[in-house]
Amino acid sequence: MATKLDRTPPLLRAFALLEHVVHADGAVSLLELTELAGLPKPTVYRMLNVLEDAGLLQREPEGRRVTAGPRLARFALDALLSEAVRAPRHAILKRLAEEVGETVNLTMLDRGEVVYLDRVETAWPLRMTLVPGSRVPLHCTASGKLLLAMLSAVRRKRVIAEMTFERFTDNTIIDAKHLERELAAIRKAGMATDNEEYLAGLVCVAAPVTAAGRIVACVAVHAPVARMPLARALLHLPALRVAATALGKSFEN
Amino acid sequence: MATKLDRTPPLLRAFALLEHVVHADGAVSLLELTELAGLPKPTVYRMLNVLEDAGLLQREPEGRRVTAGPRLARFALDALLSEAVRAPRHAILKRLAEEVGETVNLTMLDRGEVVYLDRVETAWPLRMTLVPGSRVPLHCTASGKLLLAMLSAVRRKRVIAEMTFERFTDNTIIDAKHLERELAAIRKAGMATDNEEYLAGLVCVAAPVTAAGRIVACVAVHAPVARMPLARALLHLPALRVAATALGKSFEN
DNA sequence: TGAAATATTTCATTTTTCGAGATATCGTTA
DNA sequence: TAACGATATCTCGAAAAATGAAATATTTCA
Repeated sequence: MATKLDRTPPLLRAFALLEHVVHADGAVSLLELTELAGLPKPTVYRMLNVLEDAGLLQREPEGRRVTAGPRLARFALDALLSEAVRAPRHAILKRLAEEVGETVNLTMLDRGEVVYLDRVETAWPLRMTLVPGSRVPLHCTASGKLLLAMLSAVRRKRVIAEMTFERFTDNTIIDAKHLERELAAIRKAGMATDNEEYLAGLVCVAAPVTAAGRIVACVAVHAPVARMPLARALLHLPALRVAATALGKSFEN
Repeated sequence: MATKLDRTPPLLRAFALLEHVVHADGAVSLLELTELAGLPKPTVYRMLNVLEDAGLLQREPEGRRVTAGPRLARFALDALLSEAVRAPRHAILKRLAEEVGETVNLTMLDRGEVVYLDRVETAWPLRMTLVPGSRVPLHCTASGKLLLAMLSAVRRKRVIAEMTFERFTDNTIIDAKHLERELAAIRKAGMATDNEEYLAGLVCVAAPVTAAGRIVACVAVHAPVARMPLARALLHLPALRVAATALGKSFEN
């Protein structure tokens, strides 16, 4: 968890510092934070003062180390409560993961990339190892191709025009023409696969999530090809579709 | 709580935006945020993108509105579990534990499970399988059933629809119909019990913690049935309620 | 008392933000 | 399908803020 803040956008540096403080569970000294953050002492020093003035951090009685402040506590409570709204969605994924016995995830299209909304891993049920905000390319993932296929022709053209077809494996689709053909097939099938196109040895099957008549997201299962060859993965399609329907409902209202 | 960010140090603006997002009920649009924050549109726009790239915020699939993201959820839990944030509540719990002479704990709902924020044991040193942060199911615990009972009908239905009723003991409730009946009774009573439904030989009584008019958490006492039969456990309800009130206030401040 | 560790201040430089206005896009209605 | 209003996104020069090396002050502890 030694996230250096060097490369963090300045806007987020203050927040990242807070993350370090709460993650440390207990009081932290300026020097420790300096090290954790990988920033020069005066920089951290100034930030701490600002955060303290704002009530986000508190100094320990002895004055040296800092801990979470009242405003931070309040914020955390609000955040957790607001997150609870999403519990049903997560539960749907969890049940799907149990049923198919493999990792499942929920994705959407955002600014020309696939972004992970949520994910449930079966191997490690209680910990979400989803790298926060992780994004994957469109052209080499089941979700990406499916989301792309379901766009209107106009938008699809626009997105494809902006794409760079980076090659990840031997199976990666690396030109627009080939991709268009694939997308047509996907539209016809109403689902998409990733046959080791992004990571060698990993296959994936994705089904569309519809809300209010539009494809808004995508639910997918993936696994090592050794454990789940594509043919077997396809058998999970019915379960995926059931979950997709439930998820779609959860997005309406 | 409509803090204008005009006068906020730039370092904290991003954080203040996050505060607005989690404090709002549900997803927020760019325009709403612009208004809440009192900042020009392009400014908020840029900040949202940075926050989203960082995984702190997420776009809602249907539109362009924004809610808390996975990294923020994780941060919130870390914060609530951090020493300094727990302290004020911990004192209240400790007093309660001394009064009733049994183990007490404070829980919240997170991702469709009960998560322990804190616990105080009187009889035995902290030899716990249930440290703060650990999770237990909803359908077989006093806290879980209480938190579930207090959800809005819509959300409750959704959560229940996706639940898997794992059986832990002979008394575990294992079907939705039965659970619904129990939840109705719980709502009427304003409290819930666990009559050896999770661990054989262990009973529990839970009362709701209300802050700013909503149920935010749950305080409970539990003990071996041999030492404290359910009838006796119920006698602790008044003490639980007093503690619950104090806890609620401590969340508001 | 002195030395080591830690905290704070200074200040010229660099980076980042700022925000008005222009433009693009979306969803809807004629 | 066309056109409209609402909303989102981009552009760019000016202004503000953060930066961090080095110097200085304070605390801690032997």
